[in-house]
Amino acid sequence: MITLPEKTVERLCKYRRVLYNTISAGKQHIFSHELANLLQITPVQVRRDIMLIGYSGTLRKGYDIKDLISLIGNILDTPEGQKAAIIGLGNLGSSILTYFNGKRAKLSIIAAFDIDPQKTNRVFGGVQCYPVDRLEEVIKAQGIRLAILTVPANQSPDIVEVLAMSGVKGIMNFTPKALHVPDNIYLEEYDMVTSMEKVAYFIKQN
Amino acid sequence: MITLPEKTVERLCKYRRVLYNTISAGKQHIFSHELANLLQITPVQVRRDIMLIGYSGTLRKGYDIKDLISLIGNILDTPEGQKAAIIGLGNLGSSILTYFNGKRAKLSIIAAFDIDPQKTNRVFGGVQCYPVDRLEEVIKAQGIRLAILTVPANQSPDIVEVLAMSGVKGIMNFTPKALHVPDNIYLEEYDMVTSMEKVAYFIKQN
DNA sequence: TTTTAATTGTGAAAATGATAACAATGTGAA
DNA sequence: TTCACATTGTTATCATTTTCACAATTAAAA
Repeated sequence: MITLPEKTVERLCKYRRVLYNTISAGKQHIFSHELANLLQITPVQVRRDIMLIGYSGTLRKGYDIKDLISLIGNILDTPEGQKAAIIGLGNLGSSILTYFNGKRAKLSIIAAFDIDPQKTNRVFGGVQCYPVDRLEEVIKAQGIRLAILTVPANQSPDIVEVLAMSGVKGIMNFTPKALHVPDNIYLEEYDMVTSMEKVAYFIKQN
Repeated sequence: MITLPEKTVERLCKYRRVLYNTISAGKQHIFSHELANLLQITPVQVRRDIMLIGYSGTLRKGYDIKDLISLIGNILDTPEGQKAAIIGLGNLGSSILTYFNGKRAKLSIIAAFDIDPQKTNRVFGGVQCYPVDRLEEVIKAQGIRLAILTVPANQSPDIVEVLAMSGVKGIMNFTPKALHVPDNIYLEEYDMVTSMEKVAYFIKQN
């Protein structure tokens, strides 16, 4: 399968989410403009994304919701599910942990790490917290490939190195420090402060 | 002043952040390639952004850090500072509140809202928590123009309507539901679950 | 049955964003 | 002083993403 554009992947996640709601509401088919309305985007964009994943709707009936959900699942999910670890169980880290787990069937946080001995070797939100010096061991043993970074900024570079060695292939970086990762690791910078400042700028502009 | 590209604005925020660190370390000038290294981007991009904000460096000396910081400040900040409210003081909401406040001088959360009577009329992280039915009143009175949405998804549409009426001009949406906002409101969708799924997809691909 | 109209699928154009390439310039070395 | 070269500023190019425009099709109405 060819790699889809990043923006299309983001929208596929959102399509799936609203399609679940739609099917619970008893619908079986949906038009591109309906799906577009639910997400505040254009119908063309919906059709183009669906074209890119190689699905076809029925003219005048729209897209079969079940088919679409299952196709998006094939694209986004792995059959066994993907395992993630969260590194840093401070205020932000622990609320992300509880907020996230259970939201997606095929993607879950199964290990946590912290340096604070008060936190390690305990269970938070159903997830075991290990000391950071066991990162490599645990990640390898559990086959974790996705890491969520919520440590204080100054600690992140060292941790990235260990993560890379441990076989992690994707990082969500919640720390405000831009990370340097090897080419084979996919990095998503998720910096709230920057996003807030951006919003503030566009408020100022209007 | 012309409106800058969205991506440039994001980078300006990041430039400023690392420039503060650099100046604390005693440097007075910085080259485009140095700034680029700190953010893991290319020197051309740095030069182009700086060109777009109308600043000029000195050949063979680089950019004056203080000037650059202050120019970026002129662009991003308002002199009085911008005021934000957070709506929904659950797990995620409260950790965002404590995480964010103090990070930026000219941008702060000055009011919180919740429906839970256990939380309202108390102070969290230095910020007063009001009942949601006082949204419009408080936002108008305090001149708040930026809202951070961390309520359960089903409640968000109603709240957006009130926010729009109250004069809010920008929304950071942490809820997983795509919002419908009027044209004159800038919306930043900040959905962690979607971002995680995107990372998972690119892990699967490689 | 024929017509109408709604909807899909997609090539082409436009907009946005990133990179390449290089002329201009002035600093420091010789 | 002159020369070499590091660095900026910017134009042109390339890549990605979104939108436009419209042919093709077929379900439902007449």
